[in-house]
Amino acid sequence: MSIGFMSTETIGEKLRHIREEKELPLRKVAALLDIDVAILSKMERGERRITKEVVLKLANIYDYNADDLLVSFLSDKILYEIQDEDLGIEALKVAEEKVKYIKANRKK
Amino acid sequence: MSIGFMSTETIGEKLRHIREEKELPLRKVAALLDIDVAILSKMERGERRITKEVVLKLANIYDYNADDLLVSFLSDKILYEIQDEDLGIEALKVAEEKVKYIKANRKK
DNA sequence: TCTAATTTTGACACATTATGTCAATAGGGT
DNA sequence: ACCCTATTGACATAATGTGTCAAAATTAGA
Repeated sequence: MSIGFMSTETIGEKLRHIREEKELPLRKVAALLDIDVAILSKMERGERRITKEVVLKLANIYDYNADDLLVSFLSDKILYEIQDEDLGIEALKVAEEKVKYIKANRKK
Repeated sequence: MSIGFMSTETIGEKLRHIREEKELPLRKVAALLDIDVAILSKMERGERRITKEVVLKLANIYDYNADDLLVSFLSDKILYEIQDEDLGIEALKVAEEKVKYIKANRKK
């Protein structure tokens, strides 16, 4: 595995990998985001929550596919809700049904 | 639809329907749960968060399938994270992959 | 309608958690 | 040693969640 990242990495790990690929120091990225270096460091290591806004800004800064990052971001949040739950998979499937139902009936 | 509940109802709505079927007043159920009536009322209407513990206790009180309630409870939490997100479905699928990966590698 | 039971609403104090800022510390490379 | 980078922890403050209570609204029954 030289290029590409594991699918099980967190959004934080993913963002760190991308930043390292670009060889950008936290200092510079944090400045572009207008946040403290400490916060960005903690976000990459999962110690602080990442917001959707930061994810989108980083997609711009890194010139990286925004949808890809957003999916990683959202799936992380989902995973957090069902971690260690035996019924996690079942809950995911029910949630998917609900989303589809809502989407199908939204336009009415 | 006379018997059975819609799959898109929230856990709160589901719990209310079950309670109404049993013709139990909030007052009695709240007493069994040892919580304030106001809180239970708000939980059923989605104004206050329901905890896993309350869900399990209610499964006992109502003699209702606990797994069914838990799945409804968890899928609600998942849905909350991806509501209004265009990439919700995609995120759900990625989350499912991650869960399966984690499960498969947990025993090592 | 009147009454009682049930439910809802809102306000409040309190606890818990999240967030931003900063400085000290640690680590790597030259 | 130095410099650059990253991490850690402490702190104050903000935001959010929780329990309690009483008043208001709703419902059901006589």
